[in-house]
Amino acid sequence: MLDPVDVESRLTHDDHLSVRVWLRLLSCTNLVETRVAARLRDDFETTLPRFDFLSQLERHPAGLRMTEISKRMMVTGGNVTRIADQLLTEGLITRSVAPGDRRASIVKLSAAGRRAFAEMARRHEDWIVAMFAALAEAERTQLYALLAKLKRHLNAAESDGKNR
Amino acid sequence: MLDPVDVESRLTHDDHLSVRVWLRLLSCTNLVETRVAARLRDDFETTLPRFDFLSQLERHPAGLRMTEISKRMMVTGGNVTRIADQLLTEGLITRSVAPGDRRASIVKLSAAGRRAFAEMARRHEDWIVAMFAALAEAERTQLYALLAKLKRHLNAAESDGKNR
DNA sequence: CGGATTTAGTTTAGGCGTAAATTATCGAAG
DNA sequence: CTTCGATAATTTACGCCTAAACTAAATCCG
Repeated sequence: MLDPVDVESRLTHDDHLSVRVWLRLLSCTNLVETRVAARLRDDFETTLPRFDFLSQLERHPAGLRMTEISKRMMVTGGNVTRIADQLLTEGLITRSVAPGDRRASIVKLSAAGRRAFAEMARRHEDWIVAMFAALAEAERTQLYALLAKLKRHLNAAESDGKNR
Repeated sequence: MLDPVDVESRLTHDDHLSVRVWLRLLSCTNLVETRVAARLRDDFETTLPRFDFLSQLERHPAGLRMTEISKRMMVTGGNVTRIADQLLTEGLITRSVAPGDRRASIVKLSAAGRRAFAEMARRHEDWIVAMFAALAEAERTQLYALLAKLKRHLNAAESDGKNR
């Protein structure tokens, strides 16, 4: 309880630097994610996936198809169906059949959804800014660039016939 | 399907840099985590939490209590109970009552567990090294340092009476 | 000693994640 | 126009995660 022991303790002294970086990346993400989730729950009685879903719609006032949402949220389709059902019940979104394709539906933010999201987004930004305040602007920029490089590589490896 | 659209698309052009960094951090972590999970499943028919559990034990040949494992894995106690049950059934770990405290149990790697883990760890390291190959050694070091700073701050904020 | 509190671990209910099977529709090719 | 493969979405089964309620043992303290 006293020492901050965590997943990084998986390390052995001679582990490769890449493994160390990875575990630290994982720790940081978990820490931030857990805190954001707790606040969304306490302050808004919602969850991260629901917040994420709404924020995707906010970005696209013309609406999105389920498939587009699942790609943007980086989750499989089943989740999107379930979350959409909840948000629909809560009246935060609307759903309509896509013109010209009866298989697809177009999901949009409702007026209530837009209002609810605006408030959450404001608070969310404050939380994130506070959590990243440890880093100076230049450091955040640096981190942003390093992660961009990593991400580009990861996405490239994905496309490349999934080299083993 | 063509453009790599993902959670970062949650962004609005004028979002704060911190939010951008956070979403990119999340993307990267998810990408790596998903790939590692897929390989653990395909090659070893296991999962990330089980792998993590074993690796904690590897680090501590004298054994760990359930509570210690849950702290190190950064998950709540209930999970540890369940995963320990599985690993016990699979014969990869052993459990004994803690000397001097009949509430606690000491979990250790079995010989089979040690063998199984060694093989997985070897492969795991290869995967991670390949995934982080986009970054030069100096860049990995830089990333490691930036994340250290962030992590320190996050853990400090946690201890500090959880400021809202 | 004996009751109150704390701690170790388990259990339960419920959310989110996946993969795989299923249904409905689309679009193309015979 | 009909059949066949691809695509949109849903459903199912199952794993991990949390929070909260619970049991049992340890510890604190009057």
